[in-house]
Amino acid sequence: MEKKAESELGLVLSALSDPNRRRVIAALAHAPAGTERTCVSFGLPVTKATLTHHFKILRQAGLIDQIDRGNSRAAFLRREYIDEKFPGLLNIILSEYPEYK
Amino acid sequence: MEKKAESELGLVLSALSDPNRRRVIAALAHAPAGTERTCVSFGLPVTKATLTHHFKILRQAGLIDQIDRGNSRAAFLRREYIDEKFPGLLNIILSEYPEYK
DNA sequence: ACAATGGTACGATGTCAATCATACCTATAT
DNA sequence: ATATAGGTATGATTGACATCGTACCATTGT
Repeated sequence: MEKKAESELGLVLSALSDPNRRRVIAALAHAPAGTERTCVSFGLPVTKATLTHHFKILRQAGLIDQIDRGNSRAAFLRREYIDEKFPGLLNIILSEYPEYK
Repeated sequence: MEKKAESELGLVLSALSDPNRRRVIAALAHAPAGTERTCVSFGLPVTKATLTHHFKILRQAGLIDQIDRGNSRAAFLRREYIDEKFPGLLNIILSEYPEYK
C-alpha cells in the first residue's frame, strides 16, 4: 500500500496547526531577515526530544532550514519561498502575536 | 482539568489541514460570492456521516455557515470574515487547485 | 581531561482525529 | 402513501501525532 503523498500545502498547514510550531515561525518572521536561532532559544515548554520533532516537521514542510554549526543547529526562516508560494501566510501567523506588531 | 482552548487561528489551520475540507473551501472560494451548496454536492469520497463531521469542523472554525433548508443544509463561505481576519488565506487555498485559476 | 550545552535516535504512551456502519429524522417527488 | 435524498447522532475502529525518558553524540569552555 502506497502512503498517500501529502500536498505541499497540506504539509505547511499541518505544520502550522501546532501552537508551538506557530510560535517558532512567528518569532522568526518577526525577527530581521536572515536571523538564525537555536531550537532551545525559543523557550518552548517541551523537552529536547520533542523540540527535535517539531523542528523536523517545520523543515519537512519547507518553512525553515537548519545549518549545522557543529555545536548547535541554527534555524532560519525560508522567507522567500514562503512569500512566493503562500503570500500573506507569514502575516497571518504573525497576527496571532500582537506583541510582534 | 480545563481543556486548553484552541486559538481562532489554530482552529482555522487545523480545519484546513484536511484535504477534503480544503477541497470544500476551494470550491466555495472559486464560486461566485454567496454561492450555496449542499454537503454531498462536493463529491467528497467519504460517507455521509464523515461528511457531517467535516462540515461541523469547518463551521466551528468559522469558515462556513449552514442554513437549514429543511430538505438539505446549504453551506456557504464566510468570505468577509475570512478576508478580514486572515487576508490572503483563500488565495492560498485556491492555489492548490489550478483548475480554479 | 571533563563537564556543560545543543541536539539526535529510539521506544513507549496517551490522546485525538478520520473514518465507517447503523439507525434515525425530515422534506421532496412519484 | 411510500420511496428517495440530504443530513444527524452514536459508537467503534484505526492510525496519526505530541509528548516523554533514556541513551547517546559533538562541540565549546574551563
